[in-house]
Amino acid sequence: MSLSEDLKSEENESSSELDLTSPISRAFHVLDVVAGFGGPARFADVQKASPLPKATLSRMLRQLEGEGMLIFDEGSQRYRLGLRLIRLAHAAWESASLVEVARPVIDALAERFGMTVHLACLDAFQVLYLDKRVPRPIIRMFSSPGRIGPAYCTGVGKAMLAFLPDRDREEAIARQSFTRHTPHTLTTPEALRAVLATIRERGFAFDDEEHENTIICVAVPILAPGGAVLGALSVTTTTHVSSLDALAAMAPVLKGAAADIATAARMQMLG
Amino acid sequence: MSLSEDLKSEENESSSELDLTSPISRAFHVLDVVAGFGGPARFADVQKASPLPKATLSRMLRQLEGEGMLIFDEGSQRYRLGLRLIRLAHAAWESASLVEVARPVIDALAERFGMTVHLACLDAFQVLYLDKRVPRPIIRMFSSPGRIGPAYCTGVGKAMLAFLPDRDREEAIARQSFTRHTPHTLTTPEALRAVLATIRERGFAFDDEEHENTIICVAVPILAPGGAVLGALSVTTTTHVSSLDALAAMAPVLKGAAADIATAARMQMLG
DNA sequence: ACTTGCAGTTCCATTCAATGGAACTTAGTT
DNA sequence: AACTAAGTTCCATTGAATGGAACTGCAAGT
Repeated sequence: MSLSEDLKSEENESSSELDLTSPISRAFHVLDVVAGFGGPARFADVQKASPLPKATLSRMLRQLEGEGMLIFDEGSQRYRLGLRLIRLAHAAWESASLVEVARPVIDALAERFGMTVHLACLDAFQVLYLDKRVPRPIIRMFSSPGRIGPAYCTGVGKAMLAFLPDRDREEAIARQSFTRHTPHTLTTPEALRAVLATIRERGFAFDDEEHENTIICVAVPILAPGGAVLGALSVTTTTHVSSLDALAAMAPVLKGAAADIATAARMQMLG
Repeated sequence: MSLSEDLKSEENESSSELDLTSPISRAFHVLDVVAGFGGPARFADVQKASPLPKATLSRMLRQLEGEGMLIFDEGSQRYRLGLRLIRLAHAAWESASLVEVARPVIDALAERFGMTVHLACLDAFQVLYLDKRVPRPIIRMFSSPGRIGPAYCTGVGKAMLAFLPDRDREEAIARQSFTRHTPHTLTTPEALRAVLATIRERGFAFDDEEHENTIICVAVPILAPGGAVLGALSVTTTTHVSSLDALAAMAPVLKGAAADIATAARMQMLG
């Protein structure tokens, strides 16, 4: 814990009067404020931390929400950073010049010494950590987060589609590309609709080599108490080491895990 | 490889005529284009992928660079996503509601089944992966990347400061907060300057419990052939399991690793 | 050496998006 | 019911952003 959690940003913002003339500066400033707040921020929180007038902030926040850079949670009346930012994030991190080339070196060091390895660079006279390797497997990571994938031919995608409200589900189906990736890929809306019905009954989804040969997975949706689709969870393996039957046997555990996450998410909303 | 690398975004952009009226929409659009390009993009690359007129793009790109959202590499005359985005990224990911609460559940599942576990949500009718756990330790991660830390009391920070050009170094020193974190923290510019001189001679830096008690590390700068500071690399441990002497013994290996990274980075620039 | 073409920047008059003070709505409080 | 706080909408004003065109710099072709 201490080894990995000791990196909180502590030093003050370089503060010196930001410009905030152009709308673009203002937009990023607002994002910084929301990000800096740590958790979901109310309008007033943002206002307190920003010199911008109320009217301007109000419009800016809603515009940023429209852009997908912020998410406004109706329930808690709070803004948090949006998914579009995570996508950009991923791309930024991937293209951070050192990250890519340093990866194998960092792996080797971590293994050789059995200790935590950091890669950093300087940004505005502070240390910006770019990568980290710890010897034990613990850990969240960022190789997938930020990536996007097709919904119609992945386990998590189908698990979520299946439990969408009818209206949304049809719109989502209409937006799928139905590109064939493997012989098993579902390539028509009808086929997908049928599979989704099965998933809805069964409560979990498979990916039976639909996206990539030999890759199979079982996935469950994470559903809010009201039934809203929060996300999905999957366990992936290959046909070489396991089978759909074996994966199906895991489904109950996965469902329990999804329920746990939904509960925890609910707690977080209230807390 | 196939299990972790199968997530390239393949489906086309939802394409449908973006608005691009407000400057803010345009700004994010440009970021998306640069991000979508994969690697560093030249002006012409961006122009080809965007309906915006040359003049507008030119200004926009430079403004985004000024904001720190893009980095313009003089050498290759290319734009890539900036470090500010990585900072925001980190905050966005941390605050993605599911990530936090799902973490322990994902850990447990990965361990229990010994298989890859994914957490995803739906974004614009596609799957957006939020987290992933693989049973084996491999892996890049994103718990530190994006975090910022003080330069004057971390190994990587001091390693980089030490090798900055005099002018930059003095400015950087002037910008440090010199907040005391532990009894060992350097709290004056003079003390730091002295230590940096030692580091410059010796070629590597220690963090001798200066940021957090019992945490020690050894760090080396990553220097470009011309001497420019590209970044830094560190190995961290605790006083309970190791010592500065033991860390010092690793310095030559670290230096070699840093040199490898610098070389690889150089290759990448040319290629 | 001269020319042509391409890549990118600067100019500047025009315009429309952004602005912000104030009025207004909504929700919560005494 | 009156009051306070939180947030949104209004609208006349303004200046930031715009983009066509002219300009610069560079590299390849003749």
